[in-house]
Amino acid sequence: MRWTPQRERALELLLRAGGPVKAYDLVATFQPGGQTAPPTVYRALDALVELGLAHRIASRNAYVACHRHDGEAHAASFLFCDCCDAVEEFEAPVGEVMAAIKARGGFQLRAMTLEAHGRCSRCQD
Amino acid sequence: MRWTPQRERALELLLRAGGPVKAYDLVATFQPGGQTAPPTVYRALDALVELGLAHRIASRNAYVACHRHDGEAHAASFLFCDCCDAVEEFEAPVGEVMAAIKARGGFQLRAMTLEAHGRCSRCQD
DNA sequence: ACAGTTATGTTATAATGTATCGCGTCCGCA
DNA sequence: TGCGGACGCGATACATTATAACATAACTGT
Repeated sequence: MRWTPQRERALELLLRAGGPVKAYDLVATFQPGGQTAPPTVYRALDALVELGLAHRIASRNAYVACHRHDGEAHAASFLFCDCCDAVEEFEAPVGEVMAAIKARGGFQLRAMTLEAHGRCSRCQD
Repeated sequence: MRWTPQRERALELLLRAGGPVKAYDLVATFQPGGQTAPPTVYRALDALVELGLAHRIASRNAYVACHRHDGEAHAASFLFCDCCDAVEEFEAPVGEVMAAIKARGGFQLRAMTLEAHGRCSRCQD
């Protein structure tokens, strides 16, 4: 797995956004002057996810830079407000869950995503 | 929220499948003799999810009937094999996680989905 | 009956994601 | 240093997934 300008560019855009970004937003902004084909962006994003530098937020069709830099496998956990579309990352205590998966045997865990949906404090009217 | 033939039909198909089903598979099989427009199916599925009778598996663009019939809010948890595409539902111990969300305050939890990716026992070669 | 809400049908289109093929580039190795 | 294989990128076309918008129908409470 190599480190390339495309991947650096994708990561740069994710970091600058500071939150979830849709693939086609990246497609639009990837090249300052022109158009980039979707496969280019998707490949870069897939690589970042593979490298552990970003997460895919499946329920939003979006990507976000990973805020942890220790390279350790961890659960990406998010709180979604179904009302105002806010997304907040948080550190979920998934020790029990990991233990349960290990205990059931036969499954080699690679990555875990936790998505909690509800209402943020501002939307509880 | 009413109980309607469309929603019953959708749930019936999900239950019969016994596993994740894609929306457009339902579109194809919804009406035995003819064609159903996508919005009809998506609306029925959205309603089932809203009613807690089904879950959406975001990372697979699929839906699955909820196997719990107590109507209690719970975490839908799945193990995905990235190699052979098998999906297994399991009961994740998310007590700690729920507690952590409650402890941080200001977020009213409605539903939680946990997706674990890795390799199933058959694919560890 | 009436008014308001909820559900459905229909058409078209938007948004998201991939297959494929060809070419270039990098890397290890003899 | 030349070769071979793996990896990465560009480009085109296409497949898949999901929704907007609008009109009509059905249910619900009063």
